[in-house]
Amino acid sequence: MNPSDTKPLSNTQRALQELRRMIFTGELSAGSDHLETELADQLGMSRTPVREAALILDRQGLVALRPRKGVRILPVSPEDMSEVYDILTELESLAACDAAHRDLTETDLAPMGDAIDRMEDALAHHALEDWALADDQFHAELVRLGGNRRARMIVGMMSDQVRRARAVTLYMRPLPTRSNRDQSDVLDAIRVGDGNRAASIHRAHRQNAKQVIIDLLEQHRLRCI
Amino acid sequence: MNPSDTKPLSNTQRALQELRRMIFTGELSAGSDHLETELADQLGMSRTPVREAALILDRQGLVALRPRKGVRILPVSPEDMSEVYDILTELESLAACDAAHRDLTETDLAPMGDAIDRMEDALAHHALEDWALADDQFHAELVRLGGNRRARMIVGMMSDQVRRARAVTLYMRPLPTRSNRDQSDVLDAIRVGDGNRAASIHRAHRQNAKQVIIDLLEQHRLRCI
DNA sequence: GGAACAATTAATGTATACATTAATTTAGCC
DNA sequence: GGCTAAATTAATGTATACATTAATTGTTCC
Repeated sequence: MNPSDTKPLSNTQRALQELRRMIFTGELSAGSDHLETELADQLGMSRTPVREAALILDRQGLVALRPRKGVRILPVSPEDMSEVYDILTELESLAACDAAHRDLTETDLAPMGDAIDRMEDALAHHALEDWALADDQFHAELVRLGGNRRARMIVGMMSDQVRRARAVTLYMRPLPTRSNRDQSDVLDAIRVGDGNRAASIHRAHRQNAKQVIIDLLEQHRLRCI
Repeated sequence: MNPSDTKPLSNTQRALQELRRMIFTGELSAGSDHLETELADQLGMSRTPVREAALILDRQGLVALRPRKGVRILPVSPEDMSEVYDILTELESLAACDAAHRDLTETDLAPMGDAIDRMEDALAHHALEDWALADDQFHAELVRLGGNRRARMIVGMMSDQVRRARAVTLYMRPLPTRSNRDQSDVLDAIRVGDGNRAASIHRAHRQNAKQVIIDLLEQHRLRCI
């Protein structure tokens, strides 16, 4: 009845959330195997919802269900990250272009502006985790403004993998100041309706980010997490 | 032991295949609702594998699992088709570009050449279903040659929806002769390693195909199937 | 007669039980 | 002693049973 009285979400959804979280935090480390029964115990539910969640994560490419071996938390190699970034580059650039052509109001654009402000704020205070969260918000807003719901879903899936790689590399790389300028420019281009410019700036931005993270992963022989 | 002795695939996989087929053929028509129990009976298995398959199809956007209403076979509106084609355009163009840069051998390229031959053959005989199958082969080959496994999976998902729209419109539109020339040109560009040309021809091809199919769907007020 | 509330129904969401099968270990034979 | 084969184990894949809950129908009261 009261507004905070959120409807209790299903165990399958909880399992999905929890497993994702455990993968991102490294609580379930890359390359490790886990029996469905064990995970069910840890999450305090039966195998059924855990298995349903695992099936979805399998399709998403975060884990592999291997008969008799359990669910394996897949490592993310530099090659994997390359695939993920290439897809993000294409679909987010499309979104940037679409967003520019949609005659969005300032109200529509406000959350993206907010994300950029938060990124600058975080950078000024060297608060990298905050920066990462704001960066996520920016990318989420971009595909939301693009208006292609399927692209948004796909980008969401791919972003999960970026999040894992970023968790490892966040403190290894130079401050992402260039990143902020790029994203500010993308917002400007969207605001004035210049789709080609928005797309091409964003494309260059993602291609640059891809190179940075892949170099880091390769230098350190890292596979997430 | 003998080569035809294919390992019996799981019921979940069978359910996936069957449900997909039933959706494409219209045996399960767009907008219709179906109880998990009924589907399980029809497929001769229990609810569990049917439900697992339905969860996957739900994620893919082919059906919606609605509590107490059953699984709804989602109609595909012109807007949906627009989303799907935009994603295919981006990811397949990326694949065309990547394929051109990979120094593929003629052996690698043979299946794509074969697909083009089969399309021309089918066109000459006005065998539209054969043409559609060969067209599918061409697109499957394209993303295979691109080498991005995630992109291949996503394109596969999106192609399922195109297949539904095509089933409705196949006999309504002019013979796709232009299509064949485009695809031949894409193969040539890949062969000579001209990534930009391969991508831009394919992009134009998909954008054109999108307009054709969307116009047809709108003219006839169609929602698949 | 209509509206509200209660009881019943029916479908999912979840737990559990069972069957199947790959892996491992042990026993027997060479 | 080592290798092969059988038996056991253990984990998934699947079926089924059960609990939960939304919808529907019937009943009662105004």
